[in-house]
Amino acid sequence: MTPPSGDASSGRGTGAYAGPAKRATILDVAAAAGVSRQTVTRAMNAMPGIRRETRQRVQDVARELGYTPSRFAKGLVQGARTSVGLSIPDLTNPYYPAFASSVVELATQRGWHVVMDDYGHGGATGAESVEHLAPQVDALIGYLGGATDEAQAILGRRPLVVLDQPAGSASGRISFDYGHAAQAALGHLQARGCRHLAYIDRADSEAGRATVAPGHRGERGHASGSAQEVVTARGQAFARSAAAAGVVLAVSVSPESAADARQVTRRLLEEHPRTDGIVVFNDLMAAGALKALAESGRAVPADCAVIGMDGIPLGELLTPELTTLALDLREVGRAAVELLDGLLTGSIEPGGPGSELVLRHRLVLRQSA
Amino acid sequence: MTPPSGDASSGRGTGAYAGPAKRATILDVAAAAGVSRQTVTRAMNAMPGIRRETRQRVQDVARELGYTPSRFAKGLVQGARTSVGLSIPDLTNPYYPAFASSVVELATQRGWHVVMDDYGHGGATGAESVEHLAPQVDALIGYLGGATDEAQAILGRRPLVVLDQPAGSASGRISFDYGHAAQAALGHLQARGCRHLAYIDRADSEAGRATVAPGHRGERGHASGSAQEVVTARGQAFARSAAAAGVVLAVSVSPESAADARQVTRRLLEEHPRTDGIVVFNDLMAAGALKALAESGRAVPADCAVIGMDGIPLGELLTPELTTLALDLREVGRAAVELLDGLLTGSIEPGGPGSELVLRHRLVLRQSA
DNA sequence: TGATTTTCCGTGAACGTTCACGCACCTGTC
DNA sequence: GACAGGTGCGTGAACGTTCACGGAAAATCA
Repeated sequence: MTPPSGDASSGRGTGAYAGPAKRATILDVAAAAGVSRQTVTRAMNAMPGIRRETRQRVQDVARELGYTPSRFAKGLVQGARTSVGLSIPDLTNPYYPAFASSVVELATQRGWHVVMDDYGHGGATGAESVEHLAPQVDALIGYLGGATDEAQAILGRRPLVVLDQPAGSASGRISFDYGHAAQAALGHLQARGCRHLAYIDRADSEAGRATVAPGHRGERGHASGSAQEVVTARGQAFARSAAAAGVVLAVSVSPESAADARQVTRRLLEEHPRTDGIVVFNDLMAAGALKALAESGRAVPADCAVIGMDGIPLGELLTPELTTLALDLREVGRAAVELLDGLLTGSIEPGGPGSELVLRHRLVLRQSA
Repeated sequence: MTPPSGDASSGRGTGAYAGPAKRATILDVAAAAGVSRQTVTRAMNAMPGIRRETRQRVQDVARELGYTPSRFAKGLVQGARTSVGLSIPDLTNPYYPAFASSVVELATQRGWHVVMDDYGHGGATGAESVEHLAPQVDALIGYLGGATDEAQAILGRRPLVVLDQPAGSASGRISFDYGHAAQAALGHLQARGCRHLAYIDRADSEAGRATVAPGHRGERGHASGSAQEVVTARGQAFARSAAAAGVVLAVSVSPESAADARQVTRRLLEEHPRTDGIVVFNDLMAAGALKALAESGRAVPADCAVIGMDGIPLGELLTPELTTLALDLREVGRAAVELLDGLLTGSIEPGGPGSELVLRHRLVLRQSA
């Protein structure tokens, strides 16, 4: 009968937080209410077999003591509510929030909890993120940037769904058909009459690095950035697709930000002044490219057409509005959650049929091309 | 000595997820390795007092059996690692990701876990979000849209930090000095020579509704939207500030999206063709306003200046680049986490001094005003 | 050799909750 | 007045892990 924290009169009536005093347990409540554990359980969980007034009294005492059932004890005895980790490199990049939002929504619908990590800002890697999340979750969805195998090793038998990664040991995988995307974009530009094409790739980051087979560097064009080769899966697809179509493609490389892409585009236009069609790694970088084009006095799309990639909402707000290879990001989230659901329920075999999904970009024509 | 799942030879070598079979416990591992519980614990947690080869053998067996320590049992005996809930109405709105990213980063630095909920898309309310998160977390940070008291009641004594909400029973609160923001924006427009000002408010949502004292509807100007009154705290501040400065302010109301704001701005310009300075509820809506101004053939800022609010990265990518009342969203996240930290450690008293923080917007001059 | 430390490992207890029972009491029914 | 069937509540056991011990064997030292 010893309330664990200060006396009740010190509170401010409503249940304001009373500091990190020792937590009240179900036994404290039981003692204070003059009942047993089980009755407290019945009162707190809306179970039958308890008199109305007893329930009320117990609830009052519980509130008074600031009692909150231990999620650990509860989980231990009841079996886990599934909680999934969501590992994302940078929420600040507008690509990810739409995806994350979709995952959270659909996970919540299934009664799951989502433990989120945004690992890019602290300079951490995907593997470190998984390491941080692993002890807390039953499964994981993530853009891990090349750490697939390490991540699956950390998770052991727990399902892992990776996005935009080459094949690996992950239980499930969602990837994108960049060949299709490249053909659609380059084809559209050619049909428009563009003859001097360029592609601006994202600079080396962990993501996609594993896709570059050693010794095979892609058919690269002219690197105007810092003379780096094409490193991303997207870049490779564009290089291949251009080569197959007999098109010359100037390739530049930029870190992932609009400001960087702006600079790189500026240099690209100096070195290749006749460029009349540009595809950019993603919409954010495309926004930077548009800026550079405007600065150089070029009209878009009249002098130079621009196609972005991913289809984030930002594109519609730019001037001119951005033509883009759009991905329905909510759909990507849905695919990831449903795949994970299948893996959790056992209806999909890890690494087996149905555990790999390939999604396609859709060319959305707006003003810029 | 009975492995809980299928025989080991059925696995594919590397630890691929083997389906939702009954989980292996520490005892299974101990039996299979021929040691005791405690030795398994020592092996798994890098504790001293175990022979190198024993550790290795136990770890191998653990991997073989797909053993993952129960976070519930662990949490129960070790005392909780704190996990905080993060409740956000809409990750799709570019305002929130930057904030969320900052919260996740700083929480992770402290060894906390972040359980995220994005409650807007399912049509849920802030209170429902808290209800969903509550059993899983030790504290909560959130943009709850008016459900402050209900949320604190659900959480009991656990700390709650609410953002952009009027005073309530929350343990901690972070709010914004909209009076200051309004003066800065209107002052700047006046100094620029703008004489016919307008403010585009966000339409009624739960957020901020509680700030409208019954009977006091703010000195509203001309509502060109659907004749609604000013409902947000921001709107009230602008109305008050305009009245104090003797400025006429046309007020329109729009749902929160760039497309909606575009339509509303179009109507505003029809009804008030001489408008030469507009402040918009947030940057996203301001992007829509810019679109409408361009459509109407007006030059920005020459014919009409525009000021947005919040300072999301989008603003820099628009044409013209958006002048805005910027908030450092990472700073907001930092404030929230530090406040929560203080509440958790007890160095800040809930509702006491230091539990309420007021942040100010800073006028960032770019091209649009 | 015997005493002392060190290394390695095992056993009881505890964390806080729910589940499966079982017991006591009340309300009818024949 | 005994029996059946509820209603309301309490007690042992179990969930899976770590902590605090304690003990045996091995290593070290006098």
